[in-house]
Amino acid sequence: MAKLLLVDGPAVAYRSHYALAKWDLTGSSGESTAATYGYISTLLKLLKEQNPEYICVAFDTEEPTFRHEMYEDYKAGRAEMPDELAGQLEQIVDLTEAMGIRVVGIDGYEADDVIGTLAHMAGEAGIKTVIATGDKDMLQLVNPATRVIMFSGSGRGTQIIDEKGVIAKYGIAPALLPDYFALMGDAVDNVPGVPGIGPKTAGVLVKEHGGLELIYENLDNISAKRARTALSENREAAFSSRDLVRIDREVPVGLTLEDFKRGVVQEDVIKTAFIELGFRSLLRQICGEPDTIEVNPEIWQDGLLGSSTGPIGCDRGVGIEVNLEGATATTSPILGVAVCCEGGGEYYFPLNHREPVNISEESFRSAAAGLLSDAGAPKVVHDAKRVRIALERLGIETGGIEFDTLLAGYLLNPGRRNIDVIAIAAEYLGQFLDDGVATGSGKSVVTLKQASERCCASAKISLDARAAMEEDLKTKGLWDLFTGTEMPLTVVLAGMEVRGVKIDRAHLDRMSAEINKRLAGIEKDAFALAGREFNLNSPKDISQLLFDEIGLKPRRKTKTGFSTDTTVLTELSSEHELPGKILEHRQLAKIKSTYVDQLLHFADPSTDRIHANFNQTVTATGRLSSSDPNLQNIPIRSDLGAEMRKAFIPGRSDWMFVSADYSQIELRILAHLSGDEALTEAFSRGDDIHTRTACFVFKVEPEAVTTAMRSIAKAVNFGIVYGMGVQGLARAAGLSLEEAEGFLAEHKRNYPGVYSYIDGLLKTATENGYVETILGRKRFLPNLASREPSLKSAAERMAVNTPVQGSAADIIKLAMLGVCEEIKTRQLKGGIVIQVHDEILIDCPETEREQFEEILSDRMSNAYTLRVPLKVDVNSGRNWYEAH
DNA sequence: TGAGTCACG
DNA sequence: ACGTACGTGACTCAC
Repeated sequence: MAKLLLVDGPAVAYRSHYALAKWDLTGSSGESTAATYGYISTLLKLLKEQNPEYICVAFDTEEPTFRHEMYEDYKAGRAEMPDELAGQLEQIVDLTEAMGIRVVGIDGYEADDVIGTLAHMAGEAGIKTVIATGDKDMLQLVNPATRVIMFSGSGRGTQIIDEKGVIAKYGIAPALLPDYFALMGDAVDNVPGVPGIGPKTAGVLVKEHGGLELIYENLDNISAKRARTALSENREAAFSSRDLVRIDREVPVGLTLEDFKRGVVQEDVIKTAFIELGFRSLLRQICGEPDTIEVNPEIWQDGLLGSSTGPIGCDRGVGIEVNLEGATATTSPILGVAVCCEGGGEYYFPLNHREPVNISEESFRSAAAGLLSDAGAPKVVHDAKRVRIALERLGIETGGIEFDTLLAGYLLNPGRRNIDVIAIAAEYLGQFLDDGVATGSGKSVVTLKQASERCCASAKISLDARAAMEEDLKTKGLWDLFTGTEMPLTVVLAGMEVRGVKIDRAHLDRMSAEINKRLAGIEKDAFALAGREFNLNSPKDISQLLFDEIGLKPRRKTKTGFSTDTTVLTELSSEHELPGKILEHRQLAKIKSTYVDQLLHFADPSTDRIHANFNQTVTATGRLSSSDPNLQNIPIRSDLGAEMRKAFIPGRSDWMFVSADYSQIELRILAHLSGDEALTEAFSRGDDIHTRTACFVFKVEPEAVTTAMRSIAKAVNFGIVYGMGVQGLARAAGLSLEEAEGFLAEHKRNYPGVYSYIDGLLKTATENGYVETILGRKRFLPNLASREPSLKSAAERMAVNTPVQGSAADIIKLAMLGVCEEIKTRQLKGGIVIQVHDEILIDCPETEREQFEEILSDRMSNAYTLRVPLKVDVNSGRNWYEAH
């Protein structure tokens, strides 16, 4: 029997848009392609599974429908279709037609009605129908010849529902569903229904009596009083709701079934479009080549086999994944390791599962260490740093990791969040997988078999995605950055995390006690001043106290109330004693909870070392970030900050810290990028750049520059790097608007090259849709083309700042590689323990101190040749404060 | 989970 | 009229 597939176009498009939005899929010019990708991919899947002779995709049109005429509030209150999705609709329709599929949209009717009509036509012609939709209302069309493929809510799953299925789900025959839904009403479509009647009552009524007519005929026999009253008072609403819900089966489509025969795929059209959109894997699918991820269902046995039949080998690519119980590579239990060989052979080595099936680390090593440590065997992983660290804990120094799909995904779009293997599989392999295919943190409620399958699937995804990602990196000019800097850096970062940095527990304990004492004192004073107790941690409470009760004048508003931040409280402290106490309390509380307690919590109890994360794939500019705990924002500016830094100490009693930081690296980069003469000269001469700028804007000799003048000049200099406006400068430097304007004008006169550079940068950036750093790192800024002024100027500031901040990140990354290279050749024991954007901290034996001072100075200042020198300050000491 | 606040470069 | 520069992470409160 022939088959007709009817696809609810809007439903598929909407669902794809929302399901894939988080993956941030974009085409070659940065436009969102999520909805199109998901739609096409769904369509292909349906074609493959259903293989229908006839097919139609129905869409709504923009005209109001008969339902709107009938009931003006129909679908009122429903949010407009998101712009991103609306912008893809035309393309979706065109691609559908190019795939040889008829698209139908009839003015005055919804896609549902077109589908209802065609299903009806097919039934008359003795043809089976399958309807793909996410709308439960469509279930009314189900009959012996018509089934519905229902997309379930959040997950990727679908269910096929036939008559039995409808009855199982609602206890009601499909034909009576409109009556049932009419009674219930529908908030989404704004179908009124009968107020007070929900799914339960509606179900009982329809089951007992049948349709609306019969229910109203038997109104007197309805025992529940509330339902009876509700029904009799809303008779009209009930019937008109049914008219809204009921799908029209007699739409004048003006076509016959033969018009829906699958047509010829216009391969050239599809090819051009898919390449433009970046749909590589879909292209393969549509040309008839199946593209599936096959996970060996017996993988678990393979694991045992692999461990008992001697070393595994592979003469092609190898995908590796480690299954960690938690998120921390340095400490989370390693549940198992998956190894996937190109061309066949998947192994899962269970090491720490709860089930009594684990193999010993020794057996694992004898089976896998040879292959994993062989630098000649090319490997692909997702998150090389994590895999390196975990395998190192198992006694394996991994060799030959050539490709990291996480890192590749990051470089291809550093603005993007959540680059997990699921996203990689979707984007590069056309595979939509359950959330369960986890890289690191497996959910606890998975069976061993599932865990091993997922881990292997992850290894295989990386392996399979490599070729396409590599091509992308090369096309976008990111290949050198990837292979020359970012991939090697995974080794350096893994080393830092494994080594960790030691803290002085006793020092922190003392600080904690001291701070507690002072907090208690301040609290007492504050309560006395306030005349009552209040929550010193609650901005809301503080606002009420200061502004409502004491009557101080609020300075600024936030979204939810009056601001109580440092600036405000500092101003207020001249009028009342309390704000000062609150400020003091805030500072102490912050230091204690965020730093003192946090560091103690993260320190390994047996070594007193902190193994923080240094994330390589988080920032939009290319910087590293640090977390759990964040070691890049340890206080330094206040006295208490100094105490904090003293808590960071070398790993052994005869070791030292050596620290080196770049002086004014961002402004030097600005000089390099812009080629501005005055700026370049100033740096080449070794001038203090802020003093130099002060000379310009205040028109005085260097000797006459005061501290205040220099600090204003400093704000101006930094402001440029941040893409500042006049207001920004005024605020940052505490100037009036006129003063700020004056300084800015003077700055512009003296550093004209900077401004012409920015002009040119913004022009090309807007044309390209991205900006780049000295190593070719790219950041995409689609909002440069926005019509919304605030979005546009925000994007412009990012465009100005990113090449500067990102190039600094490039340079310090090169420096870290250089330092580690030197460590290796000289076989030194010391190593990098912390990086803070322009600073590298080394922990080393005292005997290596001089060597490291020289290495840092040399490798950092020569990391990259700019048209101005890179100045580096080096210091050493017995703690981080001393070394700074 | 988001907002407010604050630590760093 | 606007609560203001770029890039992060983490705590606390309140919903």
